[in-house]
Amino acid sequence: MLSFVEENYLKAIYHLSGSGEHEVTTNALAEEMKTTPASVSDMIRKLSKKAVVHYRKYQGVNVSEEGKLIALHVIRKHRLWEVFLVEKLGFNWDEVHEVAEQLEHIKSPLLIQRLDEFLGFPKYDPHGDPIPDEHGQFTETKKEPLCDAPIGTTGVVVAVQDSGTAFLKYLDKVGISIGSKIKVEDVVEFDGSMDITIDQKKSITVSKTVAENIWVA
Amino acid sequence: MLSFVEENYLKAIYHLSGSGEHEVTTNALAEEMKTTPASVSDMIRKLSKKAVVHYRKYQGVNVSEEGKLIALHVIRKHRLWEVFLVEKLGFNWDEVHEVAEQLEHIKSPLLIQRLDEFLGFPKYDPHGDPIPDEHGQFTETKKEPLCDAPIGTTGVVVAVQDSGTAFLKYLDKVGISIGSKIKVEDVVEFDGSMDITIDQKKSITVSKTVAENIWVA
DNA sequence: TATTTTTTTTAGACAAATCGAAATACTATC
DNA sequence: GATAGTATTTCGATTTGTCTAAAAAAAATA
Repeated sequence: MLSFVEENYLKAIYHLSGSGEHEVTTNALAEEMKTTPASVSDMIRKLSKKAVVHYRKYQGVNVSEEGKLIALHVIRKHRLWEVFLVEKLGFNWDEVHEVAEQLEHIKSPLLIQRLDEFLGFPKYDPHGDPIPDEHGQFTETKKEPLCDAPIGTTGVVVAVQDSGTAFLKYLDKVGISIGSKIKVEDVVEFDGSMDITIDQKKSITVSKTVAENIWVA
Repeated sequence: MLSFVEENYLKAIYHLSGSGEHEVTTNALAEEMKTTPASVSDMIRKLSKKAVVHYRKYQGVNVSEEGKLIALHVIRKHRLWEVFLVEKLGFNWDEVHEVAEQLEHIKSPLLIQRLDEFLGFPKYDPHGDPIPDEHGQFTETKKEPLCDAPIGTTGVVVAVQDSGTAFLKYLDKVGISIGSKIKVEDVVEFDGSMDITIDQKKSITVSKTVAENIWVA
């Protein structure tokens, strides 16, 4: 049984490794966890002994098969709770992350099974991210960052990259949410900012940074 | 901000002190928390330094005014989550305690406010225990243990003393739940066991121990 | 290739929560 | 009131997760 803290490390490694695709450096992990490289080094040693990560000194770390499943299970819980908070308790999508960070560590398989059922077996969380099933399986829809969409194309917002409060509040302000139809009217070559039309009504300009954090399909 | 563990100690002291009425001994607390008197002694010192308990060496411990409010707040969260688990997720009343023990430590005032609203501001949990409001206030209904009810009287089950799985499973088996009408038909003087009729239908005999754990009004 | 810089690891220390063993205080009994 | 017995506290020691400072390895640069 992993501790609260160990689960968070595992989740961060899974995330930074691109779902287990490549190794993660100690420094990157330290930054993500807001701690020191020394602490990370210690923790990796522990996780390695528990066989939930693969690790060779100085060579970076990645999740093992077992660790990947644990990480996906925590992510499943996190996203189900987010759906609950938004759909049932009326939370705004920018208010759910911190609370879900706590709720995701509750240990009760029955609870998650019943919650999933109560929510109608949702496939995506409020930010458009897929919810893994109890075996860690999920269907990734084809999607691309808005910044890669050529002029003239129209897409539907399916997810956001950054789930931070600031970014989500901005999206609320300009009227973009999951499901919004976005047409790329123009791209400014100088700074990569884009003129877009939202739901065939409102036209605005978004910075390249914003466009990089919106996924469309 | 109190830790998870400190909150549990405070809750146990509040409970064992009869809602703050009298002092609690170190040994009693150690038994309740399933730990050693040495650990309890250490923890009490810590809680005392944080001014959430009143403590004089060798003289027992009790919650302070501030500690009482914190304990009541944790109890509020515990009981609201129990209502959620039973009413919304279809848990049986004997399955909720352990999960609620975890959920009660989630820190988010907004979450509890919204949960309370979502549940329709319930006044009692699935075991009939009152749910304190955000100021620690609750209305205690007049009630007495079934074992004190004289022959011939009829009462309604309003709560249970023991919330353990074994006892609740027994009540399920014999058909007693919150709201059941119970008529005391006879009391066996030898061992205090009682012959009762449930909801004017089923007649059974319950031991004195069982009768002590059922509250009627 | 040698040297500097950066990254990573190790070593020692700390706070939180726990425990067993030993010391101390209270209480009951004679 | 002395003493035996119980309850309580104190004293290290341990585990988990963290940190700073120092050492070691890898990478970059000259």
